Amino acid sequence: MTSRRTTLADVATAAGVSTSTASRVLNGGAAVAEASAVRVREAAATLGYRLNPQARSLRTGRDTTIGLVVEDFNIALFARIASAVVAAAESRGVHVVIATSGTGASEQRGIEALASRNVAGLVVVEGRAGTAYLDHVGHTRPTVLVDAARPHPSIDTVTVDNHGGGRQATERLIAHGHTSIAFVGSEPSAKTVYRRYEGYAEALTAAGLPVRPELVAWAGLGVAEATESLRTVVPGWQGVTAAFTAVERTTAGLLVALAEHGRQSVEVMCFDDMDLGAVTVPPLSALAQDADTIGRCAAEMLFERIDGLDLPARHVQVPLQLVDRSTAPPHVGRPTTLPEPGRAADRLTTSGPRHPARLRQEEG
Amino acid sequence: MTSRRTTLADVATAAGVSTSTASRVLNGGAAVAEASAVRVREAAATLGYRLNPQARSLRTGRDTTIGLVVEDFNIALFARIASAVVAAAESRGVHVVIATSGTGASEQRGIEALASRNVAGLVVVEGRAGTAYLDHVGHTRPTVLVDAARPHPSIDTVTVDNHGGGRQATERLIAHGHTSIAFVGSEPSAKTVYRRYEGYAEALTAAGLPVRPELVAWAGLGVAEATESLRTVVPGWQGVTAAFTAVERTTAGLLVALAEHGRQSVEVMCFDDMDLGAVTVPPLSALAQDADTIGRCAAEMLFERIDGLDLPARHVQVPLQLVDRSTAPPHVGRPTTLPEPGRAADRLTTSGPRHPARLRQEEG
DNA sequence: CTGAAAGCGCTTACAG
DNA sequence: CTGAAAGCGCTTACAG
Repeated sequence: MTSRRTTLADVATAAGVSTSTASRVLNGGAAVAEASAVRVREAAATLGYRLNPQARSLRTGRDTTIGLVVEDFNIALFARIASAVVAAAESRGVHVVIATSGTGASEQRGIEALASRNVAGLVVVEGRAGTAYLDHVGHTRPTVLVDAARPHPSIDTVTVDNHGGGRQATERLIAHGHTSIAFVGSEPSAKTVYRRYEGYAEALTAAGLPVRPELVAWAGLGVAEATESLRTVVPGWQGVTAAFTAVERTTAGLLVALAEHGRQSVEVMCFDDMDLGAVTVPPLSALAQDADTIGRCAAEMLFERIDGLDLPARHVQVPLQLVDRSTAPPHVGRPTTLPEPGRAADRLTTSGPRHPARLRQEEG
Repeated sequence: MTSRRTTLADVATAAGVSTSTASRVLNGGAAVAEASAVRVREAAATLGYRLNPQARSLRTGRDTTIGLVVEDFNIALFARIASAVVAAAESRGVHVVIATSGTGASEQRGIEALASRNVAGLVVVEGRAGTAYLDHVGHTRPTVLVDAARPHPSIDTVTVDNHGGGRQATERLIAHGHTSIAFVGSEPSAKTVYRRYEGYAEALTAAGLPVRPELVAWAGLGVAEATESLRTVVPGWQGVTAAFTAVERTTAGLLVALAEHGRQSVEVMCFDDMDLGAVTVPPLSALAQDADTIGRCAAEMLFERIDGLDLPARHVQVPLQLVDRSTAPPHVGRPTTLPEPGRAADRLTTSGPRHPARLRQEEG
């Protein structure tokens, strides 16, 4: 539509030097006479020159763009993580190309979509693909795996303690005097969710309580689907006084089902905090994932790899925050790392112990 | 790390033809002997060839990648729109590069970040930048503006009827017998929100009710900030029996403030639906934006432009859905285009009249 | 129907 | 300190 963009050759001509020299000036590094340098910079400014990253990438074989593979943006946590990754990339002047795999689908397709461009690295949120496949990708270019169920032997990961979180949530409910506690998840094949389930079961067992299969509901991935499923399950939960929802998207459905059966006195604790959790019936206590930190960590670790860091796989575990909105316990103060819960949390929040982010080195 | 990727030259060599011929086969179009074509395709398959989009882009001056500029992914509506845009792009084999501008910031920075690569087109979600600037961008390359406050004279837009929505929400509250209705927004400078405010005011006036400034709260952009602000405002709302929150992120804060002052009987209607809205106190009625349709429309309109459609600016208005969760009105059935509200909506939802998407042609 | 050649915008040894 | 030249992987007139 408008005229051709200005190119390095234009700048060089305007400055009266060769493109080689212009390139050296603009990229820094090699020694250039100050007089030439000044003329080049002036010309670049006047002409509004911006280098063409694709051309550079083609020539050098390196690309500064990174790829971000996300299962589904509609999952609030993933959107928040993506947001943090993009922000971190931008502050480094790096572009982010996105691919999605679709809820519950393997990220393999998304990764392949990005593999055709030579992105500098990959952040992969959600690890459903087979280990063999990830091995391949992880060795092809710098990669960081986020929300993996467990550390990958040879790829950097940013995780959360799903098992410990499940256990902590359940222990809290037990501490509140509950002995009949239901579990709600999406699908047992979702590995992070299954680890939360294991934590739930472990807490029960440790307290001498039975793990009763009829109190464990796998409600599916969709919001509508979960609601439907929980409607039929809740009536069977006769002695139940508390529930742990291990997946954010099932929580609304559980509350609807509870309301329909007049069971609003059930105490509910869920994985992932929601702004509205303070004003639902029942109120929602939560183990909050710090999406900001997760995303920022992932981006930073990736950049270190891109910059050439040559170390065995590193694994960072971002701490969870317990937000207790049950009416029983006293107020203990607002945790500072809580993802913006609104001041409502001031009165309603109890924070669990804080674990500093743990960085383990493994022998790759 | 591993060996060089296979290139078109590799394929050509393996097939015993020139790169010209290989290129013709793989791109279709030009006539090629069937025998050669077969050999090329086989070679490509065997070697796992994938073309390098950057190289093609450099050569042709065209790029299939599109840019997506979003104010902030943490805003649920924007994340859902982005999701739909990405999905539409993927189904066309097109990559999406993302830039964010940060909450409340102009998208100008984000656009500039993408301008250095020659993306085929741009979807810009949120229109804070000056018209002059957008004019420039919109004439440089195909662009679609989403969530603009009003149709842009010369750029394709996908909007929602903010004014009508504000009016409709308020009218519904008036129909329920309310005469003292508060308004909650973020900032008057947020143009879409201001249009909702105008609709609110218009509905009041049309009903012979006064627009009372002390019932209009501009609570700011952040969740925490809004809560804090509403805490101080709500006590002054003595006769108020209903409220319209024009911004999703202010809603949690309003409910917290209402709860703290024992005002849970206030009827609340908000812009943008939330899954938990069915189980809050008070329950949340909503004007739901159909993020899926918005995103898909934007992507499709952009592709039409990229494919060379040469028409004056087009403007699509995606209809809003009224979700009435107040206890008063009878059940009328679930609107089919509602963005997955969960089956909870079955019992709690009343849908307003449906307007088919309107496509207006303007003389750009 | 096919290939040799030029060129997209850049970087980088290589000579000077 | 500087420029001419080659080349990254592709496409596309141009000849044949």
